[in-house]
Amino acid sequence: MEYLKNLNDQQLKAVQKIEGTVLVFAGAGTGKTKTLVSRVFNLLEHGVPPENILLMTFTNKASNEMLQRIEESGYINGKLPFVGTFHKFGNIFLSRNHHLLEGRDGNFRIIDYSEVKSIVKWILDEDEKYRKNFSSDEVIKLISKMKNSNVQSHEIEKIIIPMVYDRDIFVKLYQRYDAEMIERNLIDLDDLQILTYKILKDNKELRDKYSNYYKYIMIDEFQDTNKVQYEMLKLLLETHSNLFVVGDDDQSIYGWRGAEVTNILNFDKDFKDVTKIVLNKNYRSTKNIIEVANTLISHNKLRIEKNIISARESGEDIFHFQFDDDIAEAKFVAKEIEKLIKNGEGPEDIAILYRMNSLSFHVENALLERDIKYEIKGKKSLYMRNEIREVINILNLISNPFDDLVFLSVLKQTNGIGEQTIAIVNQLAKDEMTSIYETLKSENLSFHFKTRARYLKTLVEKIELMIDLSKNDLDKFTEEFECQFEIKNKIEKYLKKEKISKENKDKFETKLGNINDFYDLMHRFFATNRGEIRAFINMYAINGEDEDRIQAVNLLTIHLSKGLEFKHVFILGVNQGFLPSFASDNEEERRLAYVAFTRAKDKLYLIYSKQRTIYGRRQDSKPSRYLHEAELIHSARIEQNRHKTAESEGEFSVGNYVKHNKFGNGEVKHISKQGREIFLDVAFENKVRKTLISTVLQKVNS
DNA sequence: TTAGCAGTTGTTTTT
DNA sequence: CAACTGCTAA
Ligand SMILES: Nc1ncnc2c1ncn2[C@@H]1O[C@H](COP(=O)(O)OP(=O)(O)OP(=O)(O)O)[C@@H](O)[C@H]1O
Repeated sequence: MEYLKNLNDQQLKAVQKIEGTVLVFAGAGTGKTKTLVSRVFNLLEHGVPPENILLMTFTNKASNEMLQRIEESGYINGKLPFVGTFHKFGNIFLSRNHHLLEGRDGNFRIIDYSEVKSIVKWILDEDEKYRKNFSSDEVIKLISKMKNSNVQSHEIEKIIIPMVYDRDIFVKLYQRYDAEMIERNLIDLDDLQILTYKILKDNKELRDKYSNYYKYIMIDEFQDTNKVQYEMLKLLLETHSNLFVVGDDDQSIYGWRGAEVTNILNFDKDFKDVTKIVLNKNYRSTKNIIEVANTLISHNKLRIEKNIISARESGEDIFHFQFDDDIAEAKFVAKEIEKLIKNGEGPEDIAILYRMNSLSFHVENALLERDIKYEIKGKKSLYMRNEIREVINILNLISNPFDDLVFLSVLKQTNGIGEQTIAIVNQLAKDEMTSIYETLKSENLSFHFKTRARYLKTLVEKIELMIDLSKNDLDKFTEEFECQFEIKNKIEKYLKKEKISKENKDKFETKLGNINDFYDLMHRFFATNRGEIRAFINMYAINGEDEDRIQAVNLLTIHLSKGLEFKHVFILGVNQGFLPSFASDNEEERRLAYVAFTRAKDKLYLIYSKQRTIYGRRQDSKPSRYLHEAELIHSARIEQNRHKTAESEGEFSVGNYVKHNKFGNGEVKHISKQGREIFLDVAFENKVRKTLISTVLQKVNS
């Protein structure tokens, strides 16, 4: 059998074990994914019906790739296995079964981050108390954390949040949020998992049906599964217990969104009769790359030691260099890539990795300058930009004027309508127990709104005009859309004004360009597909733009690079504060660097600089501690602390009392300086300890 | 009642 | 840099 030929003994052993529980535990590039796919082939070869196989991947991209390989294997003639993310599984499951939840019926709509945010903001505005204690981002983060840890809003005793926050108020917010989601029949990304779990848990018959159907369950990147996924998995295993998972604790990089590495570390104890297979031969990278990666990751304490050995030649040395600033960095990278391509390398074999999306900026310019094609993976796509959201909000409203959430967003962005008017509209609709659209149509507007009635009336008329047009003449739709709502026109008018700064001019010109691009897409879509508006929105909202098979240099974050491999890998911003990030200098950051290093097959470039821009300001920046730890640079005294510490700095000294408007009073324990900013390590009276920038703190006398 | 300006603040990663 | 807050003229 072809698929068994290129496997080593250990891989073969894993592939050929058909029944029971298997854990493939192995470091980067040792062939875990390859083993997983081969095992699917082996199951099919042994006559397992494809539809009885459930294969969970971490990203949609990974699942598409695997599915393609399975389809091309020749074992498939009818049904396919389920290959996808837990989210996709949840989406399909809920489409069939969400009516089993109390208060849910009909078709739900999945909302993205920006809509979650506007719901949370509406809720926060309901009560002064809410607004004083939480920002919308905090609430979103905490609710997401709860949902990923499998804590629902009615399980009050299980809701545990950091001490800084008022727990009682948070419980109320979480419950309000859930109520709102049910009321509007909306589902957020976390709901796709937790609600699936809840339904399976509460409905024995359904659970039996599913767990009987999926005879073989497999999971890739098991180190990054969270609590809900783990519990859901156990429910699905009730009938057959044929489980095959692969993972690497050293590559667990999603702890911040609830992934629990203990799922893989305690796997042998938590499941019975586990066959554990360890792979340690790396087929991907040269010896030099693996040596550096191994040296770095050995600094982590919370890990299981693996000794990975490269099956390849020593290869080229690791390139590392400190440039003057991020622009010099970018220029070098672009020049080097141009050289590689001239020497016959494919641009798609080259990747530029970074910790933060904002780091791609200068490299993009440098690549553009040299006319090198590149592709940014997962960048805030066109449709997430504010000016495009405005267009999409209106499109959404035209496609369904009864959706109040969308209506409120459109009201908010409409000239002439503001806070007061929106509050009244919202209240009126609530009183009438009907949608905003119907309220605005049936009520005597001039009675309630005086001068603002006119604005509301024209908005409704415009929407209705466009609804009509969308049914009759999609060819003219885009043109008429701009005529009615003047999204472009507003910006053009602004640009014609006398006194605008250069920055603003640039900013608004990009906005204009974005809108033009989007109108183009819209027009082309409506010209070719005589489809509905909804189809257009879904295409961009859910799938994003097609980003496949272009011959271009890859630009992506380290998080997105997990599971991928490239011949040449450039890592940008290998500086203290960037990798590791300012916000967290922990073992997960080191794992992130390990993942980045081990993506490279042939050559690894570590790029760092003396100065970097952040929030539009230039700052001095030191080389990353990981360069020392990987023994790439050696200095007489390795600086253990990431900041220079001092007894006093500016107006602050160690022992001072300071006040923060959220955390309260506390004592300064350490002072450090980075660039021009002063950071204070403060022990607050409520037992929270934090390092904060001095500008948010006030000195108090004690 | 709203738009627009000026001033402040926070540091990240995503299905 | 971008998101948010508070103030003021119209
Ligand atoms: N037995 C083998 N012989 C030759 N090449 C192999 C073998 N096993 C795997 N490879 C190759 O090694 C590379 C890495 O394999 P794979 O992506 O499956 O590793 P992985 O363990 O999933 O890596 P990671 O954890 O970094 O995602 C691939 O290019 C694969 O084709």
